[in-house]
Amino acid sequence: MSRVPRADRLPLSRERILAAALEVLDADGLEGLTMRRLADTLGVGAMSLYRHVTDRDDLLDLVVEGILAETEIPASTGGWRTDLEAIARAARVGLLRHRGATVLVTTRLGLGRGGLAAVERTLGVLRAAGFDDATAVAANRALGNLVAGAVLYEAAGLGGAQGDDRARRRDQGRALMAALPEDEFPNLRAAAGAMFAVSADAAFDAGLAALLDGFEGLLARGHA
Amino acid sequence: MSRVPRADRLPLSRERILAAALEVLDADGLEGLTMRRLADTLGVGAMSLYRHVTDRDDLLDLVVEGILAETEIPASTGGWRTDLEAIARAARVGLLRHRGATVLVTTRLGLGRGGLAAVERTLGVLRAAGFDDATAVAANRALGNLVAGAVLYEAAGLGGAQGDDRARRRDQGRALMAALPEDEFPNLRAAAGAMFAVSADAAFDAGLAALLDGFEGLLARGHA
DNA sequence: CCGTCTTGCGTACATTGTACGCCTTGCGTA
DNA sequence: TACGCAAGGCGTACAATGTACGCAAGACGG
Repeated sequence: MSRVPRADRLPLSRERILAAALEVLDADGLEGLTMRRLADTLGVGAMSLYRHVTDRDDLLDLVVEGILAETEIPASTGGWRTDLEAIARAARVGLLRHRGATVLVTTRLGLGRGGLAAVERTLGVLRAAGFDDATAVAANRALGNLVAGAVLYEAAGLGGAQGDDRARRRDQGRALMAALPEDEFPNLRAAAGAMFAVSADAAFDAGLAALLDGFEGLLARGHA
Repeated sequence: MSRVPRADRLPLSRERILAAALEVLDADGLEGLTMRRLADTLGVGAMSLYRHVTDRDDLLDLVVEGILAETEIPASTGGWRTDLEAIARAARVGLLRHRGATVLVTTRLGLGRGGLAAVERTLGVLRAAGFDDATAVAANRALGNLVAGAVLYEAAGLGGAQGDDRARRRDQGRALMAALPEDEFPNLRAAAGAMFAVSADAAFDAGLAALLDGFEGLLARGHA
């Protein structure tokens, strides 16, 4: 059944591949995650990977599942609102741990166990709070979409691609902002300061709070 | 100065390239949009494209800008809330017109004029409604993130890749749902019906309404 | 000791983006 | 009218990538 590998080198496995993939991903971004590069990182031939992974696509699924597994959902604290806040924040932080993969995660959600666990928790909190199924589903989706959008935006905004682009894009953004015609984009110009001043955390929390306020109102008015 | 092309074939241009790119994109998805395929569609050699586009990346930027230009933002109707609703809905619908490009658009936002116009409008509505700059920025971001998340989710959910996958993924989703262990995912199981029953439009509108409710409360309480 | 199963791998190929340089075309100018 | 030239289309070529195929080496059961 279970073969024992040569003693001088521990055998390949999906786990080891996943770990190396995350490493490469964080270092070189999604485009840098090639089969050969990954194999090199593992000190292994490129084709060896295919014994444990059917496809590059399969590899990416593995990465997504790994990231989701890595982001743990906090336990309940009692209140539905604080629970949802905690879940959403944890999800955002967790997904931002591997910025190169945000596109993957937001694109391939809903397939494996990892995503389902978060949905299960969220639905559980909502239904326990008294939301009916339809509203709970909508609220869950809205929360997920908000997190997905935020994560994507933040990952891209700081330099979607690789390290160096980061500073470049930010400067580019500022310059572009300053170069906008005042008469055509007055509000952008006026709010530009606030735009760069607001921290990503604060902006996310504000949006999240507003959304939860909204659902709280629904519940209070019995429309849920 | 301006050369006249041969009469039998109108010359290449960014506009024509854009149109063809959208066509290919809608037909074959993002992965199907290769330089050669695009050139073929235009009845032209692959390298000819590079006279008008520096990169594939540049081409994708062109596509994004084209899609944004295509999605027109509705004019003001008077109320800030209905305005924001209209803008968000229009954005969602507009971006969903080319499902293969949702990843692009949500990833490359904030670069060109197209995205900025929507932000300008949104900020204008918010600031005119009495929101301070910081809150307006946060609200704009939340709205954008919600739209981005929804668009991505819907595009991926109906078959992120190409036509055939659509039915496959949906069936896969249902099957996966039914196969979930009852004791581990009770809420998912219970809400599964509602999950597939709720239309994407309704779900989006519900989330949007809740978010706007939240900001309305902020404004009413003077916290904006 | 021998088949056999597992797993790593070398080679090879199709597909992609794109650098380079040629060639045609039609204009402006002399 | 003739010339030269710039713009724009294109053929060839190459590097990088995903991956099919089949071989080889080791470990295990008999």
